[in-house]
Amino acid sequence: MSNQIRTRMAPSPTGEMHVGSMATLLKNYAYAKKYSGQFILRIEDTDKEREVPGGVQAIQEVIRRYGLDWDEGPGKGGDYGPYIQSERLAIYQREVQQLLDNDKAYYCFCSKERLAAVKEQQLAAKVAPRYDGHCRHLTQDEAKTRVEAGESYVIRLKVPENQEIVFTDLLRGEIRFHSNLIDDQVLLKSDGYPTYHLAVVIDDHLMEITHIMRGEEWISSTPKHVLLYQAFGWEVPTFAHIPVFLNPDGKGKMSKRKGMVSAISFLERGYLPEAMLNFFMILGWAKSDQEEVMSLQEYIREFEPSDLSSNSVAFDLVKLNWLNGVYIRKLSLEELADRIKPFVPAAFPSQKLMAVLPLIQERLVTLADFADLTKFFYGTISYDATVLLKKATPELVIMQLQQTVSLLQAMNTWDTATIETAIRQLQEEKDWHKGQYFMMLRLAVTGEKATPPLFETMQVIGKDVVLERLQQALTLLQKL
RNA sequence: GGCCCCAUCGUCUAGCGGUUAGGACACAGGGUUCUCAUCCCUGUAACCGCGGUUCGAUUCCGCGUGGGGUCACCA
Repeated sequence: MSNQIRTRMAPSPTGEMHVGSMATLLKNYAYAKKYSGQFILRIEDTDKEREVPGGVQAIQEVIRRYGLDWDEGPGKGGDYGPYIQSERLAIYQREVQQLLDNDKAYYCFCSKERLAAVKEQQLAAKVAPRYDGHCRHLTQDEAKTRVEAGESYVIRLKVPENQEIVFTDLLRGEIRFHSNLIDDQVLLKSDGYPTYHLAVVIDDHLMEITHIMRGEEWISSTPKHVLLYQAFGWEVPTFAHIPVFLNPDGKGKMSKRKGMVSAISFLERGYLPEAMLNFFMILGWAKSDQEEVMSLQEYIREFEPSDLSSNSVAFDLVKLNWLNGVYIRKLSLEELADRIKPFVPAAFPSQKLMAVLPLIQERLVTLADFADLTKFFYGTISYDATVLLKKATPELVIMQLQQTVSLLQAMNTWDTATIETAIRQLQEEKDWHKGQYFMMLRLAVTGEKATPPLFETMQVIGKDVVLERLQQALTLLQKL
């Protein structure tokens, strides 16, 4: 149990899980799996103001819907629980007392108003805004008296002066910060809850996390965490800060303002979870043979955090679309039918589903394209009759339609091969222009100029409806 | 603005001192074909700049420039 790789993902239930979080989660998951370690899910719900109802459940659900899972965490248990921070308050209180006793932290009684005023002054003086250390030198006794008198307080980290803080990042090597630039971070809030910085260090240590893979946006808080590990006298784990996703245009961190960023929303828009995961894999990392389409198993086998690229990457939706198409085409008809169910309109005649699917499978970019690609298989169609006259006179088209109607009416069997043979024969006999005739039929039968192959489509639509629509075309033309 | 990170085709990357700088997506052209899509072939396209180090820099170092992150009793 001691030399095992243990990774974790620690989301907050403050809203929908971001795709960036899911991508980070995948890396933590894969790394633990690769070395037969454990991947832990921990809920960081220390901000009770921002917490959304159902948030904890939603996190678990979206992870599962992406086909991933955790070894320890909510609903699973484990030897290091509880895995929800709000249930660990006593632990933080206990540990922070250690810091206080060892003069590594101090009580701070400054009001929010005073803090705001200080910050304002600093900004005006063009100085980096940070806590001015007002309460830093209060004696233990003094602090105790004020606490006992019921004064509101927070506990701050006593950041050492003139010290260089160095830590190693798996992707970037050594990163150094100077302690004089680091704020005396609040560790325990006035409501008794820990801040992220306190809780994350205590929990990662107590849960024996060996590798912390998290977003790059955490680099600047890492020195605070290192200071905390040192203050506690704990071993510092290995860090790997994963580059953030940029907007598809490559400008700025991917944000809600520029489109949907929640992990669940991509599934709801018809992206396959395996395509999403594959996309996360190849953003910022490449397999040794450069192959981009790969399974989770292959990824787990090959992934190595130190091979991750250290620059931010654009969330290229065009490439995602390509990958999603690749995965849709890989699906068996049965699987596709199952997956596409939520996207099938209520009006769609379900008995036709299995016949329609092979005709649209290679045309689907997302599962949500189903409705658009299949609307002419049922219901009524409408189009401008003049499109039927492309490259032909009204007389010719009317004749073509009439003869096609007679031909089809006389058919005893209605299968693709029979329809195709008969229509091709007619076209050749009459020496009609192939492109013109077939396109005209396609429009008359579907109302669309881009459809699956004509004969298969006619077969699925059914003889009665096809004849009806050819008649409708004739009627329209005669009215012109 | 301070601090930190980053820098190869439009995008994601391979490269780890000597290469015709490779691949994928996208794009363009062609083939297959009843349209679209799929599939196949071909092509356009990159080492941010300037100094060093070196016999030799895309590769190592410095500076500049550009991009990104972060500066809460939020995570």
